[in-house]
Amino acid sequence: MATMHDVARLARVSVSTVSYVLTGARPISQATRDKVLAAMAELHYQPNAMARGLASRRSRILGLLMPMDERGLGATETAFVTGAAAAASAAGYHLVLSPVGGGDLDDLRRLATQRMLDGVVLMEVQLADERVTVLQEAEVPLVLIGRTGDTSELSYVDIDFEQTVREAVAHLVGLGHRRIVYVNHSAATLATGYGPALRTRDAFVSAMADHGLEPVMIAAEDSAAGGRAALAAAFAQAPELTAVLAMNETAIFGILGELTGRGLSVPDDVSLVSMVTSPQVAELATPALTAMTSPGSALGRIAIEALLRHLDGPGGARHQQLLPCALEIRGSTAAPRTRQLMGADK
Amino acid sequence: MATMHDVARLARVSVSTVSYVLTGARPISQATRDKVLAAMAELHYQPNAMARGLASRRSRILGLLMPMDERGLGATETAFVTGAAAAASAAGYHLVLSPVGGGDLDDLRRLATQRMLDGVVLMEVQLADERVTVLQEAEVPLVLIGRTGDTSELSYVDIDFEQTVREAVAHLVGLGHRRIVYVNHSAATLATGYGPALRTRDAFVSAMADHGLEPVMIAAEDSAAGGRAALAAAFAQAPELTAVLAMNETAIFGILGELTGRGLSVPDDVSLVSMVTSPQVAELATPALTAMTSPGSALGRIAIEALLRHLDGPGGARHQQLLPCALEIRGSTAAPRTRQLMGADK
DNA sequence: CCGCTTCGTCGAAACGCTTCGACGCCGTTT
DNA sequence: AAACGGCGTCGAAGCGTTTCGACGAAGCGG
Repeated sequence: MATMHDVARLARVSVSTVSYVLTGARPISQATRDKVLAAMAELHYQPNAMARGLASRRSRILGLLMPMDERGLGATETAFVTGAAAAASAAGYHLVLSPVGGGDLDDLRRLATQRMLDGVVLMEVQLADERVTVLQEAEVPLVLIGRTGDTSELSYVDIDFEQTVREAVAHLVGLGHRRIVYVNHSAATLATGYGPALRTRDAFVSAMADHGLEPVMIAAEDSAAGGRAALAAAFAQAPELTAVLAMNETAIFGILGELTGRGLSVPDDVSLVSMVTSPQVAELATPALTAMTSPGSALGRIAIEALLRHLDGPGGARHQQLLPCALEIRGSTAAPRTRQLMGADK
Repeated sequence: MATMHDVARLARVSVSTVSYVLTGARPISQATRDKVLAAMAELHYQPNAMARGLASRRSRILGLLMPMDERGLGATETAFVTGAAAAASAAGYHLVLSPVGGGDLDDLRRLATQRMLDGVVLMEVQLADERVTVLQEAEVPLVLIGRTGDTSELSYVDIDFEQTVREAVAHLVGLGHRRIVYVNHSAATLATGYGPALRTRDAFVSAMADHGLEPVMIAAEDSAAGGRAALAAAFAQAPELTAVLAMNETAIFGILGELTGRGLSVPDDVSLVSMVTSPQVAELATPALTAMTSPGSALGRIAIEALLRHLDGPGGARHQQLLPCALEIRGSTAAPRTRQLMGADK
């Protein structure tokens, strides 16, 4: 593998000149530049990332830390990743994903502290997230997807759950629904302080209150069976329900199955809205789900751009931004049957 | 950030001694080792990955290259990744995922050629895959998941599609099915030389032939709508079909929906087997799908282990291995109704 | 009791790059 | 005409490790 030395010799210039051609840190005459570029091409020169990183103290690598649980990446997360990768690539950075689970905090510390990553985007942040602490201690530039409980010090990009829930509820209420059940993630997930679950819960309560309606909420395990159980619980608590709003992308298939099993039709008997869902998943269901589509790739791009700004200007300007999900109406919502509308009107 | 120099000074030994304590490349007395370790702990010393990489010419980083299309990672791929990450971590390597799309071959070349990665696992390999060529030219140790057309030179781990299809067909035939339709990926995907699609196709033909049955195959777009269309096509070609074998994890939801829409019951009217599917996805459907479960995490582990063996012994021993999927019977398969069994028996 | 390994340690030279200070040259300014 | 300032280039000093040759101190057989 050719080194800068070889290039310099072939082009009859000094090593530093070659470096300046590459980095543009100092002006180089056109004639010299051409000689150098020709030499590089001839030797198939490729800079050695390690050496460059050691000398310049920056790796030009950004890390995207995602916990990989067995349920996999949905299309939402994938869009996020591709958006981030594109933005990083455009800025001349590489983006690497690191599947750090919750357990290996030491692994994370090692990664962060070895100066291999110029900066980090952290996904799936919990309200109290130890990983944030570890990374802050390592003094790695950091942008969160999601928020911790105390958001004051950190940069983050997140979904505007308030707004998203409000819009979803407004859609259903606008259709005439009065008795709406919200199916959230599991109680265990709520207990761990999973932000989206908590924020949507609160948002649902307040959105319903705005319409003068009473909120009904059910926690569901992240599985089809969990969805079925949740629907059963929902009918027990609110037998006259006409609409379900589901945060739990996995459970929703169970809900749908159980509904059909009970001989109820979607959307005629019960309307269904899925939150923070990708079009691809929404289309899987029959009927296709009306859903709040998450701004996946925009989220990724914005996060990376914020991170890059951190690297350049250390002038600790935090970037905090919320993006709403867009309502996409498909086949799973409609006006409730008159009988039930009457009941709600009483 | 403390350097080895600081540690050496504090422990009153030379820099090289500190290095030997860390790497174990030469024997060090217990007394000295203790002094050094104490000094490291006191200074919170962490070796600088770049410097280490530069000097030793190995980064201790393995790359997992996965094309990220918009459809996301299924639970299968995720299991694969976590298996690989665990194996790498156990060997003291980091595993990074790089979302290199098909397009950015240059990006890939840069990554490979900059000596940032000690070795690479390549996922979703096509029968003729340019990425393989690029990586071979860069002389990066390489293990494939999947196979190219010419497998002679390379190490790979892949699913044993032959065996998997045979087992799936045997299951259906054992239940009494005679008219079985195979729903593959789209014609476009087949045309790009996507190995799994091609191999399962051939395997299906031969497995059916072994039972003296006639194979019927349909290509379906990777979407629910594609699944619906495929089922319609299937009934057109084989009105008396009693079972569907689907390679297309996305389309299968459409198939299921269309079946229900036609008033047909699964599994009583039509049995459904999903190929290379994770339990999580199989459980989403109603009824839960009988499926061939892929050996996700084992695949990942084996791939990494093979790669590590390449790094140590350059004695170019190729590792080539196929793993079958396991049949997991759930609610979507049953014996065909007698009427149809009779028809097939005629 | 002498020469020979073996063990534990040291110093110094890489590794391939960036970056800083210096310097010569040429066109301006006063 | 002398002083000045930019521009383009060079040389050398790092960056924080690993690794190699060397060397003193033990330990050993003869």
